[in-house]
Amino acid sequence: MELYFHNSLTRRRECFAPLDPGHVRVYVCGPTVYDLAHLGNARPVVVFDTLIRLLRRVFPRVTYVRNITDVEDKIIARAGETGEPIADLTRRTTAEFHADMAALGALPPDIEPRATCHIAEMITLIERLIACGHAYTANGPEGTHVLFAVGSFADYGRLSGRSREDMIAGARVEVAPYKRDPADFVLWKPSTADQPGWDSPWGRGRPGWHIECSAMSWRHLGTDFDIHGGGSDLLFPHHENEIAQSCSAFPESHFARIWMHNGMLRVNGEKMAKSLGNFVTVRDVLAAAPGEAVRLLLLKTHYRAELDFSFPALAEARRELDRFYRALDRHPSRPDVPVPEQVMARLADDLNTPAALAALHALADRALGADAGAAAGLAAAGSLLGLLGAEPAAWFQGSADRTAIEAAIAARRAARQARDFARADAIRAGLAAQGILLEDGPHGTTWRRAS
RNA sequence: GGUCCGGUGGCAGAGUGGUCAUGCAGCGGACUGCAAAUCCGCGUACGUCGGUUCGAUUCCGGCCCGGACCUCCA
Repeated sequence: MELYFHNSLTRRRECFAPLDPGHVRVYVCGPTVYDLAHLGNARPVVVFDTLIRLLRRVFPRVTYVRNITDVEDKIIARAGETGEPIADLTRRTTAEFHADMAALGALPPDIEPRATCHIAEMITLIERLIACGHAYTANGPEGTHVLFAVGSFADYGRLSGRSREDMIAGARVEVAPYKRDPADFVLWKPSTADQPGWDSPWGRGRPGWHIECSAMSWRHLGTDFDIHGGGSDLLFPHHENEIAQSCSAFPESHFARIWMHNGMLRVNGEKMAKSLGNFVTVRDVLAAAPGEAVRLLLLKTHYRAELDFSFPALAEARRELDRFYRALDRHPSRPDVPVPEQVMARLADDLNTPAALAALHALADRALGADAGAAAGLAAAGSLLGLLGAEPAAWFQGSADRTAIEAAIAARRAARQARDFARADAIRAGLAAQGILLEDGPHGTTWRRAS
C-alpha cells in the first residue's frame, strides 16, 4: 500500500518512499522536562504514535526516535526557583511524562535519547562545523560562545519560507554583540559554576537548544533518514537550524526527507501555552474523562489543522466511544481480521484520522445491525488507531460498585413484576443520581456509568 | 511590518469542479409500563465581492475575519 504525506519542506503531498524500504526511520522532537505535560504537548505524541502504528502495518521495520531534552535554561530556572536538584527534576518530570502519555495510549518510542547523554556527539558536530567554516567562536562577558554562521548555509530559510531580510526585519530580540550576523544562533555557551556544564574545547559550558536534535538523530538514525516530526511552532527556528547544522556538518547528506508538523492546540481561539497561562495539563484532562476519550478528541481533527480544546468537546468524544463500544458489545467474540480497506485508505492519505473515524462509524452502524464481521473490522481499525482496546464492560461500568447496583436492579425487577412502577422508577432515579444508567433490554436489565 | 495557514449546516469536523461526509446536539416516528439504548425519517452548509467554466463550496484574484511563526514553545 502506498502512503502519502504532506511534506512541510515542499509544501506538497508526496508519495512516501523510504530510503530503505526494509527499515523506516523517524525522528520526533520530544519534551523539555521541567514541568507536567499539557494537552498541547500531548498532541504530537498521539499524532506521531498513530503515524508509527500505521507505518508498522505497511513496512517490515520502523525505528522511532523521540528525544528527551534534559538540559535547557527553563530547567535551570525551574530548579533555581524550587530548589529541587536538576537531576531530580528531570527524572521526576520524565516519569510523569511517560505515565501521562501511556494513559493516552501512546506506545513508547524505540529509542528515547536524552540530550545529556549525547554531549560528546554534540561537541563532535560543533567541531566539524567550525572546521568547515560554518561556525565560529566569539567571546562574550561570561566566556566563549560557539555560533552557527547562518550566512554560510545557502538554503537557510527554505523550510520556513522566509528570506534573510524578513528575519532581520522581524527580529524582536536584542542581538547579542558577539554575533557576526543577527540571525546566527548558539551552538555552545559558557556555564557559570552553579549551572550544569561539560568540559569542551571552548571551556566548561552547555549546548544550545538546536544542536541536540542534530546530534541525536545522527547518532541513532544516521545522516539521512525518512521523517522528522514535531509541532508547527518548531518549524522556525528549531527545525530550520537543525537542517542548517546537519546539512553543513554532512555536506553530502539531505537530513530528513519528509518533515511533518502538527497544528497547535488552542483554547478559546488562542494557542495553548505555558506563557499564556491558558493550558490544561494532561492530568487535568484525565480527571475529566478516560485517556481514550482524550486520544479520540485529539484524533478527531486532522493533525495539521489547529484544534480548539474544550471540555464539552471532550465529553462528546466520550459519547462517541460509547457508540463504538456498544457496537463491539453486540459481538463478544471477534476474530482477528485485517484493518478494513476503507480505513487504511484514509489513513494512507496524509494520516486523515477524521475521515478514518467516519469509516469506523460506518462499521459501527453495521455491527449494531448484527454484522459480526463489521464488529471485527471495527476492533481491528480501533487497534490501529490506538483505540477500543478495552473490554466493553470495563468501558461502560468501570470500577463502580457492582454488587450494590445488581441488588438495586433485582429490587427494581421485583417492583416491575408487581407493576409498582413508581417504586421501580424511584430505584432507577436513585441509581441515576449516582451516575448509573439502566437499560432494559429483551434479556434483562443492564447498567453503565453515565458519560 | 514580514512569512504562512485557515474561514463548511446549532456545535465539532472531512472532502469534492456537476446525487452522500461523518459525529454530537435537536425535532418527528417505531420500540418501551415510562425511560435508556437501537432503528427509521428530518433540517435548501460551504466568509465576501469579482473572474474562469456549460457548471464552483471546490480553480484564480481583491476584500473582510481568525490563527500560527518571526523570542521560549509541541
